[in-house]
Amino acid sequence: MTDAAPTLEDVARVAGVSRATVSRVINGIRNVDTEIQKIVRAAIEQTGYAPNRAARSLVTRRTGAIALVVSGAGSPADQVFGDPFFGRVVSGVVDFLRGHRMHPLLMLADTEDARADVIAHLRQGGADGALLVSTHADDDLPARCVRARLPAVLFARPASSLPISYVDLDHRAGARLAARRLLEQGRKNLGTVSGPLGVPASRDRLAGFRDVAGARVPNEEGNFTHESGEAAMARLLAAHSDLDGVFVANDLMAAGALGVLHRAGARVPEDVALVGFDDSSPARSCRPALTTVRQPVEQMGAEMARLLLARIEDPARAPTPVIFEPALVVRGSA
Amino acid sequence: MTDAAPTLEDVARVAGVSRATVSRVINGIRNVDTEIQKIVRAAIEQTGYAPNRAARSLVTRRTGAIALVVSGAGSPADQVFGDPFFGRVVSGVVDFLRGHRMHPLLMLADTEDARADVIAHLRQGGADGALLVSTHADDDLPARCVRARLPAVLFARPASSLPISYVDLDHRAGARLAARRLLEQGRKNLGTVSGPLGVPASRDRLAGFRDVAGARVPNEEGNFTHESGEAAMARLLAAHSDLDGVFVANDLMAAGALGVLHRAGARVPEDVALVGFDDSSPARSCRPALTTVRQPVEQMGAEMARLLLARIEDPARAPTPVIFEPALVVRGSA
DNA sequence: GTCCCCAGGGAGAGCGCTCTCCCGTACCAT
DNA sequence: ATGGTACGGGAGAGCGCTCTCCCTGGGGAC
Repeated sequence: MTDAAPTLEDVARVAGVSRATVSRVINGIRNVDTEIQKIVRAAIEQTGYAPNRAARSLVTRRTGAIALVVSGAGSPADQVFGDPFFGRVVSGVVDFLRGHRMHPLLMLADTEDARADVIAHLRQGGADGALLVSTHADDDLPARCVRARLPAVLFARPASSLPISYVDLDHRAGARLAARRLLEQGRKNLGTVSGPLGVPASRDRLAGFRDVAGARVPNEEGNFTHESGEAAMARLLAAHSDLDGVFVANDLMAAGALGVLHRAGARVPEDVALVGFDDSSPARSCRPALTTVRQPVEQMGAEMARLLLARIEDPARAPTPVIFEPALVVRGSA
Repeated sequence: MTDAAPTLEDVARVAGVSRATVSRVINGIRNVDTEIQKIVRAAIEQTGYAPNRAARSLVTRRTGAIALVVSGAGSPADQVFGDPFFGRVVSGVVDFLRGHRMHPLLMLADTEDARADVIAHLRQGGADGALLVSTHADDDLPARCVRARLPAVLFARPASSLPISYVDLDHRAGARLAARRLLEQGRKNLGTVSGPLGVPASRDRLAGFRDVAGARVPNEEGNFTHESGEAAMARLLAAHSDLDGVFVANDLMAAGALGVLHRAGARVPEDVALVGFDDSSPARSCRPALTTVRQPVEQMGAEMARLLLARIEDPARAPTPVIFEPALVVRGSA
């Protein structure tokens, strides 16, 4: 037994056929005699043959990998991967891809260098396409993908219109659900903590909440982290001590808000009702558990992967947005 | 402008040199005249050339990707990627790899098919090596990697001895820190919630705790999820109502335990002191925040990547275990 | 019997790169 | 002048696969 890995040639020799025939058997194309198929499979078994992926890619121009890119300026790795929201996206993507024998390549695009690296990687055929999850509105990676004609699908509508597929949630409708819940619970003095207002989703959630709760409802801006939720809630409370209902634009911030309310001596939901957004794991583990607006993130991740694969299959495919519907999940906090 | 991507040949023609010279400029090897370098770079710029990764891989036998595998029987995607612990590992790995122009390929190995796929992928040269994070003790993937001579590094010591590098924590020492903290706080009636006892780390933590707290300290077994922490704490409380100090083997379960104690009317830390393990994000966002044993997971992830790259560089390299030291982080719960 | 067709299989041309040879030239010491 | 020795650069052989083209032979239609 030599050290070099067996090649098609070796298998062909053992089976007494040509390289082409072995290739046909492996890829299951054209009509190959059943008897010969058996012989070839036995030869593959015997030699321990494994097709060389690089060689195959070279001719098929497919790698079987797609880039899963977390994009946006300055998002440190620990913050991104620590976010349960991102975990859910990954989960949906992986679940879908595995059924198609493809795998995601994790890339962080938090600096200009890193973004250039992502584009280069795709142009070099390091992946067949990209799934982009932007953390900031001014991210230019989607536009660069479009310009370079690289197959890509976004999570969330791009800030400026772009011929590219994306999945998104009807954030505005979701926020309206939250507002209605608070009003139904008899809350009169409402407030809200929004996400960063540069992000369309944040603006939509704020707008939706105000659609129902009134345009002058006070808001404090956070950035979707636990800490920013605490800070924003503290500011809100300082300015409006009579608050009895708050909508916080994601669960992580809502968990932070919960702590601030508790320390301020306000009981939830008795004194202040709280509604979050996302229905991510912190919502379930909080005390009280959060009433929240569910976003089917896993499904959205899977759909994103589906759209990308379709686009890779047919490059002429027209860009499609897919919008998901939110749902209210009632738990203890409101 | 044609549709086909420019190749080395094209660049060479434009620059008026040979393919080999362009290759040298790109890879920065051997001495190429500065003037010619400039010309070549200009030609690259002009043609918009991007080297084809598959072609390069075919001859270098390197892909620039490594597999990041979450292994073990039946770990649904959402459970794995939702776990903040795994997010920290990923974060450390990504952070280290990016400095080396490598990227992790995310793979889930929760079924026999998926495990076979991982091995096949590696044997086909789809990745240069593997980082294995096992969720179960009886995972056979490490052994299969060793058998196939595939470069691999584990997170956590393998259940049975294997010639393979791994990173781990001194769990026993960590659990001793927890026990000492509880004793120092004057707690007399201790109990503990362990992880699944099939996992070496869980056994070590239990053993370490009992080293200090006494061999007969009651334990209830969980499986590291929030829910299992609730259930285990409830059992513990039912059997030992006089408990005043509890060590829970990870923060996620500790957060669950906290909720159970709260509902049982026990104040933390006044009535019952609680110490967690990991120092993951839930520890900070709990109310009260958890006193816990810190595991430098990001560093461990980075070290794992470092070991793997070293092994890939030098296949003859001897397997090395790297053990990290835990540290007590004091917060509100004990 | 002749013709045609088609299934089954081989030959061989690439895919785009790296890297080993090899050759020419300039520069040093002898 | 002569040998030695770098260094700069070209030629060309693969890396291992897919896929088109072509050849062969057997069977059906006429």
